[in-house]
Amino acid sequence: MTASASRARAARTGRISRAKEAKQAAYRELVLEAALRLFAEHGYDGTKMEEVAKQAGFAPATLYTVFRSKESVYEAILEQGVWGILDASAARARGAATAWDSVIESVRGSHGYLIDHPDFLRVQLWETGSWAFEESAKTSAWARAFEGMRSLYASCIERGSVIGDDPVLMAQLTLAMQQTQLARWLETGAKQSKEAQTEQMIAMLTRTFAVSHATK
Amino acid sequence: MTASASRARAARTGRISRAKEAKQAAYRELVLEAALRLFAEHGYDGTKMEEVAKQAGFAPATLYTVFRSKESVYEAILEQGVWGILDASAARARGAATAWDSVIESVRGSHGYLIDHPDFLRVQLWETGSWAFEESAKTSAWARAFEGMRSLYASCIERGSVIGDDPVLMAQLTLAMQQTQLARWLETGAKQSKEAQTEQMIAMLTRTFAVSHATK
Amino acid sequence: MTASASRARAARTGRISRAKEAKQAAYRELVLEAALRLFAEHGYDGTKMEEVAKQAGFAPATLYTVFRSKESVYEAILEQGVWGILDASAARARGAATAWDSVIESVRGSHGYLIDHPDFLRVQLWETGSWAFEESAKTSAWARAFEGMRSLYASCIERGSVIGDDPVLMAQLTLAMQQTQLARWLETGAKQSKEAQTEQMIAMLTRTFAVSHATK
Amino acid sequence: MTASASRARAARTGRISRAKEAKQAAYRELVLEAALRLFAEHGYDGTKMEEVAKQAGFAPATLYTVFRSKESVYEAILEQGVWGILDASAARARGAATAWDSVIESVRGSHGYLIDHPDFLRVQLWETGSWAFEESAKTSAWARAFEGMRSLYASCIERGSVIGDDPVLMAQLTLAMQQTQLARWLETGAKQSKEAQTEQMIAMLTRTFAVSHATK
DNA sequence: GATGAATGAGCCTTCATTCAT
DNA sequence: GATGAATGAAGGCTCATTCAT
Repeated sequence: MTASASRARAARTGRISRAKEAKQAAYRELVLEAALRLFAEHGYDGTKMEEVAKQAGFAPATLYTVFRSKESVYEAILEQGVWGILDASAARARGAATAWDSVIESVRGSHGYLIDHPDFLRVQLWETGSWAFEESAKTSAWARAFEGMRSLYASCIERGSVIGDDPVLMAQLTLAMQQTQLARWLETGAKQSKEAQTEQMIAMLTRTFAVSHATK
Repeated sequence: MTASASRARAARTGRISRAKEAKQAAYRELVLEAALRLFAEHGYDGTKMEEVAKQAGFAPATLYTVFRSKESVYEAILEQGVWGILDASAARARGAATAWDSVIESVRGSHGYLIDHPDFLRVQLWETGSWAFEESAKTSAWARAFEGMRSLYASCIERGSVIGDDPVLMAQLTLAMQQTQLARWLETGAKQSKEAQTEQMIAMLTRTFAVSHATK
Repeated sequence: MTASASRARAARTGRISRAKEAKQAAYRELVLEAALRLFAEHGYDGTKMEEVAKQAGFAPATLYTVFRSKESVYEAILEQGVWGILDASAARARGAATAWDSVIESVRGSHGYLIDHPDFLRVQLWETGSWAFEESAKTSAWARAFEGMRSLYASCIERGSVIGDDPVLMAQLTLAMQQTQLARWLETGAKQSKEAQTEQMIAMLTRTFAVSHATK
Repeated sequence: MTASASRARAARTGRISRAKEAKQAAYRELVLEAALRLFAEHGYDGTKMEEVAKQAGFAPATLYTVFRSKESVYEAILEQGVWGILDASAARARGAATAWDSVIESVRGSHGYLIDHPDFLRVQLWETGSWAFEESAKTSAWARAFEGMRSLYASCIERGSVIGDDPVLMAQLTLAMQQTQLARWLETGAKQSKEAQTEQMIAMLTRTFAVSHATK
């Protein structure tokens, strides 16, 4: 085989491979969309793979060419949501002056994300129990979300701007409070405005954790 | 048959009946114990009746002589825990001077109960998702627990002693914060003392909801 | 051991044994009564041994001291009914002048028995299917009932007083027609008198099988 | 997409759909065949779905892709047989001059069908008991078969061409006599010819019910 | 001897997952 | 590569039958 032929084939393979990956990604997206909706509505055990496939527009077997298992679909959904939250948080927190401001802005970001993605919120609500105990694949995605919040709170603790000394707990509480408030928001028909929701959350969080409400 | 013989038999029957009931109760207890452990560890769908039976020391069929179905076992566990919480809360809240004090004391009570029954806490953690959406039989037992908290908060709102205007949300948030803090407590090895745990919770709750921390 | 002691013991044993047998018989009777009612109402598979025991006034285990199995209870019921029919038939047929008259009188007898024992009739109705094929214990009792009828019809055939040449079939048809007519009788509220019922049956049977209706 | 492509796809889809339906129908057929055999031999309760699946050449789950439940398989069998009988009866009865002739021809038709489908006959024999009492789903298919016979006999009664006044009873008797005769026919090895069988049945029926055997 | 509590074997049905096409 | 038909492995629950009392 000549070098040029080899190169050509590599390119072709590369192209094919890239096309393939693009398709796979598109498929994954369709599956995740359907699965998010269904997991939100019926929970993990209440969701059937056949239904996921159908709603995604595939045959079950096709679904299994892009996802290894039911759990891996679920994991991917968690992953996706977590990244969404992290991105939204990071975007807002970028210009924050203090550590506490970073927390506030992060929560603003994540709150906004969850309001915009109520199905993901609902999936989270089914999941709450797994937070602390289960080491299953289902929950591994959460580690990263916590880590961001945790390190932010750790800074706050260092600077003495918050009450409390366990950054992990504070991060978990923050998420729990967010989820609860948003769950209630859904429950009451999602009528309150996104901004009002968010500011109410921030106010509560400030009362709960910030050292002084008057001064930063 | 003489009167005395009749009386003797009645007494015997009474004793037998009481003995039978006692045994049934003991069996229920054994089943609930095993089921609580397993539901705590694996959740509702992840728990197998055969395993519950085995861990309770029975054959599957025996279990079905004291419980009608898997769901009824689960309901009984929820019921038991809810009553435990309500009792503990009521006991502490009895002498409370103000509505807000009642909230505080109720939380002291329920916090204590959950610390003493970590498996029930874990069951609750699996269940969280159902709060907002499902009105299934599984969660019906929760209605009572919420109602107590809710009406307490409603009183607080009337009296202007708390920030916020949705007693349902406040009750939910209180539960969520409790569960989260206790989950973290379990996660870190349950080392902190019961009292320290509880007072930390109370302090946080006060910051989050009470109108003024200096004055009542 | 002396001869007299031996004799005494034998007598005692005999007495005990007879008493025991009497009790056993009484127990059997109670069980059969309950079982007949239940088998009549729910059929074989739909009847639960626990229910039979309860309605008989025993514990399940006691029932199993007088009957080996569910099937043996069922068999006994069939046996009992079959003997009842045979006795009633034989009593009537005793003075019959001709073979055909014997048939008629037999049917009069069995018809009367079935009318007087509608539960046994209903058990038979559940059973019809087993007539021809199953060699299970459940059906063995029927052999005798058929045999009586069969031999009667065989005589009729010999004497040329009936149409047809298969005495077994004629016996089976006779039973089937009886059961059907009586089932309808039950279905319509058992209002028609026993005599009218019986005579209607006899008339039909005569039309169906007898060579000449005018002469014997 | 061009019009021709669209058309082509529609055609293909149509073909595929038809192929799928054909396969489903074929599967149903295989299941019914196996189930008929097993129900005939062991009755409803004595037949295991796993065995039905195995004898049909499927895994249990496959069977449940074509039938909803055990009962629905049974119902389908009854339905199938009842329709077979009705068709066969109707085909023969079409040109009948009188009501009684219609009865005769109907019986000729159903007799022929049952002779050709002895397993269905045996299923019927298990079912007999349900005639009189149960209005369960299992027996609902029978209503149609009875109704045909009943209305035929009602006409005969109106016209005074039969002895008796209860068309329901007459229909039931007719079925019982048919089943009995055919059961005997099976019992004796199914040796007699179909025609002889049928004519013997007709002759008997005529003797049993027709007003005058000489004149119509 | 009578009991009734206890059981194990089994049945119907479901669903995540995988070949044959 | 996509399919969807096919499946095996469970899982909840029942009931005829039997020991321990």
